[in-house]
Amino acid sequence: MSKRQITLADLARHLRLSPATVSRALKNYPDISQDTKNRVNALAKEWNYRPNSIAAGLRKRESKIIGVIIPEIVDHYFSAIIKGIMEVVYDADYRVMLCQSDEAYDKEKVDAAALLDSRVDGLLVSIAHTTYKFDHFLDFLNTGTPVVMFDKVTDQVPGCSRITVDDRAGAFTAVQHLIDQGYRRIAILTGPQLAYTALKREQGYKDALAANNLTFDESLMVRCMDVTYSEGQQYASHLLQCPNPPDAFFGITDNLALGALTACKQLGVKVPEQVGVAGFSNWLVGDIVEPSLTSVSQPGATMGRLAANILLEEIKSIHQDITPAPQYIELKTDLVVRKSSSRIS
Amino acid sequence: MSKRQITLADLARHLRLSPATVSRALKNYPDISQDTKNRVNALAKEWNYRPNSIAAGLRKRESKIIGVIIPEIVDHYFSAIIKGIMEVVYDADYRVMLCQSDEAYDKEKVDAAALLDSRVDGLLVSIAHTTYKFDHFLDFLNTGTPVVMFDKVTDQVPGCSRITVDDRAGAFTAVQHLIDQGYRRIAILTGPQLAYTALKREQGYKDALAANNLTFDESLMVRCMDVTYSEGQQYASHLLQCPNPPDAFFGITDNLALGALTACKQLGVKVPEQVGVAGFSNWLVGDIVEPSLTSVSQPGATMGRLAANILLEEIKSIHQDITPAPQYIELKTDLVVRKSSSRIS
DNA sequence: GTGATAAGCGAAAACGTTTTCGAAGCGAAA
DNA sequence: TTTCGCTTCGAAAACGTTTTCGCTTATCAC
Repeated sequence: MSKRQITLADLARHLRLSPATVSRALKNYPDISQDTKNRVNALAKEWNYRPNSIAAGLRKRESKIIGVIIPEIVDHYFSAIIKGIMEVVYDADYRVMLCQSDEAYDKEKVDAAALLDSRVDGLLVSIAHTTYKFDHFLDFLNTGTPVVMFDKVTDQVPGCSRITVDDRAGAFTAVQHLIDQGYRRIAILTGPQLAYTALKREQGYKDALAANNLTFDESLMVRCMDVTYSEGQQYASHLLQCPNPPDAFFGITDNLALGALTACKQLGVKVPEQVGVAGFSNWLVGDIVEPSLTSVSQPGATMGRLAANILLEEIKSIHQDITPAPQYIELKTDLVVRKSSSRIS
Repeated sequence: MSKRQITLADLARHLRLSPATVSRALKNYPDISQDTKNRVNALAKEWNYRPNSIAAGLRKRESKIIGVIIPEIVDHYFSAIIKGIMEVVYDADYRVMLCQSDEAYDKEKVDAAALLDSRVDGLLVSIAHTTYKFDHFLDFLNTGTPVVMFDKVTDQVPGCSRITVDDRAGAFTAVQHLIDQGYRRIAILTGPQLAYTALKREQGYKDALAANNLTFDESLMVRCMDVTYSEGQQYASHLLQCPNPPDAFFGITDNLALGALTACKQLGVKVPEQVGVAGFSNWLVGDIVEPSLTSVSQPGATMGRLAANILLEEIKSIHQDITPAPQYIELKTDLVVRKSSSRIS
């Protein structure tokens, strides 16, 4: 049933030309007569010739594919990044091969190997938070395949560009905003210690406290292992019922902040009057929930576009046999102030 | 800089074997001695040999890639579907090449062509709502590449499997539920007329009314062109301030239903006491919002897994030179009842 | 000693391009 | 006439696998 596709040789035979000439005619090479080009193009169109990019890829030693590995696809932020990536990558006539690590090191490793075997021309990756070794990325660089990391990055892979969001500054402004609104005992709902972004947001939190001469209270910092909505709810609820409860919550994720928000509502604590809440990510949800959630917005699509552009640049460099200098870029965040933290009008 | 990867020939040379033998040893063919296999595997591991799947693909005339085209990736439902697809596809040792049509026919067409040129072994597609011609899918079938459509499908492509959600039944049960809860003037916030799913959900709405001897009131049906949250809010707000306002809203999308929910809150209308609200999709948000939103849940990941499994089956069939019989599957939805419609305890 | 069988391996073609090198033809300059 | 240069094209080698076919050699039955 699988009828063979038309090949260059088929066209060549029928036109009494060589495959080489047909190839060059289709690619509009200068040393083919216009007449021949016309004949070739006409027949190619009539027979609906489609070039086999696998064969071309083998010969040219490039696949025109870039690999993308992300921890989780069902996520507003990551899918926005992917969208950004696809925008620029497709304009440059590359395709995207997508993998999802599920935050698991092992999966990430086999995905990377599979992409390498597919001879992708470059890799865009946001690393899983369980990843502790990075050899699988070195394999790319060793074979001249550039790697650009975005969002969840590491400095353990020398020579590889990184593009992140300034998590520390984002957290800082959010907490500073809470302080400006008069909140003083600000709790932080954070994530597992090995998550890079979690640590940076914690740092922003601590820096903001220090900048305002507030002492860091260990008991106001709780680590949520899965960073889920219900975790946020439980821990916030617990904190609120302690003897010396916090008067604000900073969730390093909107999930956690939203959990804190409902915990407040369930306990009859008024937001923002008694307790303020701020999150991180600026989901669509933040605008819908009541009271609406103050949150740090991260530029997902922008990050995706930027990462893709850098990768394409690096691919181009390598084609010209020059090793690209790695770029380290930090994107600014925006604090979107909404009701959950607006005590002062 | 781009150091060449190790090839079969490299291994063969060093082991004084032929590439053929090395290939067979690595693939564990029976007519290679165990001793040779051991030597080959040892060297392959030592030299970190990685098979070039482009070359293999060319020779075997298969890419081990399946193409996926969706209208929009930044969407909870679609990204869940993709996740489901990737689960089964990667277990079967295929990769996923992802495209996004942006709901545009032209983009869909070039994406399809690009995937065909990449010689994907199969195509999974959810068609854009502006697509009115389907020749670009016929190109796949004509070359023996199976196509499976999911969610947004068409019957204009003969021989291609379809897997959808029973939108009509889903809407029916949601509206029936509202009626059971005592609501009588049920408004529907629906989408553009050319959206297939919108029409089917409208039908479910009408059927439910008819089944309960309620007359369909044209004025209670509003078409939202972009199906956004704010559209839902505006139209619901407008309806509520009409002389004979509805006592319930059925949004064919959670976005619209959530908009209706806030419209009610803004106007001081009590939900669910005075007005009931139900949506469609069962986002995570529905559980967080206050009151929580009753919604029809669509099995995104299940649909993805199913579509992928069917496609893989069809690929297998074609390998055995038998044309697979197209399958038409409709998945059931689940009504998740929450507070926004629970008037009767 | 002959023939059959099987185990283990290699030669070479094939997959469909692209690219290097050069050749043929032709007109023009010398 | 030779030489040079230009245009236009072809032969053939790559790219790295897989697969077909067949060749050894050894073993075994007769």
